[in-house]
Amino acid sequence: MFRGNNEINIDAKGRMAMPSRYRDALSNVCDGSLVVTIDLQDKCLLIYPINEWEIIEAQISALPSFNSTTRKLQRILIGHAREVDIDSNGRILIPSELRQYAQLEKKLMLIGQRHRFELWSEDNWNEGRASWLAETNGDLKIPEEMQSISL
Amino acid sequence: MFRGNNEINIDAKGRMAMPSRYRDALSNVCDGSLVVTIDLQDKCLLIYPINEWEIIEAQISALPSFNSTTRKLQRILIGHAREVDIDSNGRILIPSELRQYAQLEKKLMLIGQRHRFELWSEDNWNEGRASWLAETNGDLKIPEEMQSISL
DNA sequence: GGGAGAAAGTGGGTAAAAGTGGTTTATATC
DNA sequence: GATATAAACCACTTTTACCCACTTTCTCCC
Repeated sequence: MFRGNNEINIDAKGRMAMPSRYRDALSNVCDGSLVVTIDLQDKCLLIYPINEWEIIEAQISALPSFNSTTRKLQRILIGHAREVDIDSNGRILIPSELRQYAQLEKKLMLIGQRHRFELWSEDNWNEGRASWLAETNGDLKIPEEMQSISL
Repeated sequence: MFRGNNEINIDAKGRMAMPSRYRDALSNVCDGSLVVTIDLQDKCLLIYPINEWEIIEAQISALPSFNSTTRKLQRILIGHAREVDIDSNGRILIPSELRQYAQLEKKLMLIGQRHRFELWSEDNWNEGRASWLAETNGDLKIPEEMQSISL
């Protein structure tokens, strides 16, 4: 589905144009309805087609209510999820709370990650990328699940 | 159903505007009748559509009366529950005892959690969120139920 | 390689909706 | 009966969604 990284500008009102190459797929699969939420580990946002998101949300919300770890997860993921629609110009409005969280100001980077996107401020992205590349040059600890993958 | 975080102001009388994007759903599902109660673990309030609440209330009150834990549960949850209605301006009045309990003064955060909401003072919410995020960055003990979820 | 046309991206204005503050009327409490 | 609290109502301010128009980039064809 979605792949690649895209430099995008956000305007003064917090709108960003979804790259046109994704629009057909998005209007087919979810009629332009997306869900934006925050990432657990990094200061970036996650963007899902609504149908994909609802599967995840259902799984998360089914987790036990009296377990403090699962409640944290519910609060972070569901508690920050906002539905946004692609407008007639192919843009979406990123809610200001989420913009603040991910430190989005002018220049963004939208990263295709198969069934979802990640949205970064360009600065945070470049910083992160540099450090990941540095790490993979050294001795990267490969988890067991990955041992069988052949690139 | 409900998701996302919403910055909300509460006025001098203790009224808060329910974000308009939830109002249609609320008027359909429960005709604007909500139940507010306190949370078991955190200094926040829980808000349910009345129909959802009644299911939960029935479950809780069916628990054995001679078990001290379940009686605590009944006293906390049912014992603090208050019915509130959405007025013609889309606002609800948070009873003052509950306002005090959750330390709600000016700025609130309303968090959608699927079939219910959580209502926090903005300060408490930000504090909590920062610590949860810090934890998820470290080694989070992932409960077994969660292992299979792929975000 | 250059130009025309189309598509994509950008910026802003406006009407309608949402949010806010306050006043009056009703209800309850002491 | 007096005071306090809550509900209903009304009016004003702010924000947002929607629309339109302009600029830039891309693509295709000559």
